[in-house]
Amino acid sequence: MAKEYDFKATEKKWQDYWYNNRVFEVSEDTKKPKFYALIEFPYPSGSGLHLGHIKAFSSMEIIARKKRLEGYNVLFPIGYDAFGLPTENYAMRTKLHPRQVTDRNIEMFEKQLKSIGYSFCWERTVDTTDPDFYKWTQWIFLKMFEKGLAYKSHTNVNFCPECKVVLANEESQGGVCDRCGSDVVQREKDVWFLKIRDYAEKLLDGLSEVDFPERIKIEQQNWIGRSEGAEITFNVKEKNNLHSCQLEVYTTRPDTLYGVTFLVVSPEHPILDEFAQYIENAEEVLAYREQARNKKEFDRLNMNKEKTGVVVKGIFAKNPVTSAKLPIFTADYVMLGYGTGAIMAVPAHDQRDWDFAKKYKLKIIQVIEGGNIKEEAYVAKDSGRLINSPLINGLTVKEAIPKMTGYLKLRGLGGPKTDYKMKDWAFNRQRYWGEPIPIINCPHCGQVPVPFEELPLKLPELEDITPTDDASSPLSKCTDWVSVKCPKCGADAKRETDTMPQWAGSSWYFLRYMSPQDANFAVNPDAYKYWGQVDWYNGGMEHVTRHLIYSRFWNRFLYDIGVITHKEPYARRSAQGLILGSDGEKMSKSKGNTVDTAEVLDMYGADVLRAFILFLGDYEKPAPWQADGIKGCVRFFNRIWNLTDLLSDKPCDTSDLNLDALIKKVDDDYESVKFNTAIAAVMTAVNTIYNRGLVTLNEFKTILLLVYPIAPHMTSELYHNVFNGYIEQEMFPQYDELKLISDTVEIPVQEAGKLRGRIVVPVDSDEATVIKEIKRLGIIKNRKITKSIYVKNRIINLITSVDWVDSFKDD
RNA sequence: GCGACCGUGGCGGAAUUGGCAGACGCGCUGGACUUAGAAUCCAGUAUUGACAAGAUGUAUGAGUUCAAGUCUCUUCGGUCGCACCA
Repeated sequence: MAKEYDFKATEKKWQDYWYNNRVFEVSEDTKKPKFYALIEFPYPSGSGLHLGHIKAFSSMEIIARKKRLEGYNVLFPIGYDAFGLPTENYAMRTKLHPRQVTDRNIEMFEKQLKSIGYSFCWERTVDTTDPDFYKWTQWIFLKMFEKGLAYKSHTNVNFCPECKVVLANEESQGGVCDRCGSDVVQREKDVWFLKIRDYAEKLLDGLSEVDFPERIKIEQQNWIGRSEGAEITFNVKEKNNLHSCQLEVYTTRPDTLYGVTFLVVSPEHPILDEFAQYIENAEEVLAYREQARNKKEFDRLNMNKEKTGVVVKGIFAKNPVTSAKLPIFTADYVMLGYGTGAIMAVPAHDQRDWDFAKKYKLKIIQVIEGGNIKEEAYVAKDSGRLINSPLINGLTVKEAIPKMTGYLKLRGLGGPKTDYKMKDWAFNRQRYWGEPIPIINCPHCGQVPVPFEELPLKLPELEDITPTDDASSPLSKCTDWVSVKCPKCGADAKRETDTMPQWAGSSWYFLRYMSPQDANFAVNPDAYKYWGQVDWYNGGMEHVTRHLIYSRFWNRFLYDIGVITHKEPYARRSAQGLILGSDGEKMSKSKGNTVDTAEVLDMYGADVLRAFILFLGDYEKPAPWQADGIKGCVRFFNRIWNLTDLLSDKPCDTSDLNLDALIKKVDDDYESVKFNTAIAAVMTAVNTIYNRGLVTLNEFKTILLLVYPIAPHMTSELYHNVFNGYIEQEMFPQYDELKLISDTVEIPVQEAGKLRGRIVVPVDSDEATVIKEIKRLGIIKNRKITKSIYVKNRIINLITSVDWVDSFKDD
């Protein structure tokens, strides 16, 4: 009987061995193929590693360990996305410096990650809050500024009164703050933006050359939200012709231009200011604007709500094709941020316009055949026919759209226009713990970049880092730091006091891993030439519309300015599903359904924890935690541990276990993120061996190597005990294609689709042989086979009829 | 409202992509070894049936097919994303 497996001692022993001997540290080695496996680096929060981290990291851990056994030079780095609000808030509460908090948390994370046995390249660890790192974050920002992609603009922004920061669109979905859940309010502010919209088309195109799950591509496409339409120019006049100007509207349905009966502009629309002195009910209009501004975004977006609006008296618009006079409304169902902030309303064919027209008793003109516009708007399909539209009568919608757009363009009344839902990226926070934006505001020269040589522009030491109520950055309190001479003209100037948002560092960290210490380049060109693109990136679905888009954007920008040579940062991306509480709900402290990682680790060890998390179910789908189920993995590993008792050099019959098929199954499953079925396959093999009672040395070694990526501690120990070497110096098992097929095959016999029995025949047997065997075994009695469908080596299905002669013969 | 995904035993989940439904694991039942068992091993475990032949069975109802968990349509239920996007 083998000695008890002491997981605590064994795991400690191998972790010490790996980390002290730099087993996973790598350098560029052109003699070996490279493989870059990446996980989303963690935010080093005070609560430490949770099960989700372990699930997220374990997939790439398995791939990294496997690829090394396959002869790849594997870059599998780790780092910390350490700027951010939780650290800052905690620091304020405890009167510690965020630096101290961050360092302490990073230290804790490193210890915890090492206790799981991850094979990270520890010497390449990056920390986004390290000035040597954020020097290059600032450098990239300045490059964007240089190219006109970073600009400051005075606008209405989403503001969280609780966190006291401006939020990006991505962070205020549903009108609530992404982080604290408070209602977001609108505020006017000077805000830095990155022109991600300029990259909308490139970000869409890039999706076709990467291997991402379809759902991720779709989410990104929806987020970018490309729509093809037209911009149409309407003339707007004061009723006595005292003032006029042009108003652009955006529409995807220029074919319905004859059906326009009014225009609607968003309450913030500048045309209301343009005509301010002529608007007869200016007070009412301004009051409405004020009301819309103060409305919580959530209410404004709640579309069950009845539509409201105000007619703008004293001005009207002219339909460019009919010259009809159109009233102008302002209503909050039109958003300033999308299109032109103004629409042409076609109540006959748009439900929102229809609702509005009904409420305010406006004209409804049908221009496409069909539906019943007295009851509801008729949203026509491509094949609908135009009516009441002299220029395009009789055409289908599909034909009418380009014709109308072309007509408008010819007359200078508009033309085709592509629009995107994605807005420019609000790129600043009014908080301390972030990268300072390296810009100097000079009274003479305007915005002047901090010279490259002066980077990193370090965060100044600051006694009080609390944000101010007027929503300006705590850095503004640090007057020594703020006051500076303009690098251009030498005049007294002031530093930008806003910091970058948390997403900045993570937008390019994967490049820094390639040459983390390089003092001259964000990414060293030689290192980049070798490591290049990330081969496989695993992360969460929650980052698909933020981090994943932002980092693709930065990567593409760096490509455009010649810093790097791959358009896309990640060749392949996978996404783990959440681990839910045992009640099937999302884990949360308030629900009390969380699992203490340290406790599980202490009770069962790292190998079991890693294996069980992957065994829970489909890796890419959410799965509830099953506290009892972990025993299955404990037993499985104990059985592997005790296989040494069954080791034998005597020849034994191994025909019950097709080792080549097992290798192929596990290999394929690892590569396609199906860890649960890979583990199940090895479990089956181990069960088979136990039933047999003996295991060959070759089988034993193969099983160790197959399980090694998941359970490296135990398999290292077993390998060392039995083979006297280091398992990581072995090769991953290879399978022989020829041995995947045995000489005989079992074929199910169906009668009209119902299973009647099974026969064993030589591989590739023809139909006659199979039927002969079926008759020999008497599987089909008393019936005559009238038809048979035979799929070679798979199945045979017989259609039969009762045949008395046959039945007598059989008797 | 739009988009994507999903619904399989007591539970988590498998199913070579149209070809033996329920792999593997938990739990449960019985047995073995034990003073003992939360250890370990063996056997059984979808439902129904004389625990025999068989019949039924993948949310629902229809359809395609020699053959449907898998494809098409219907209804119901759930998860996620976007959302007055013009």
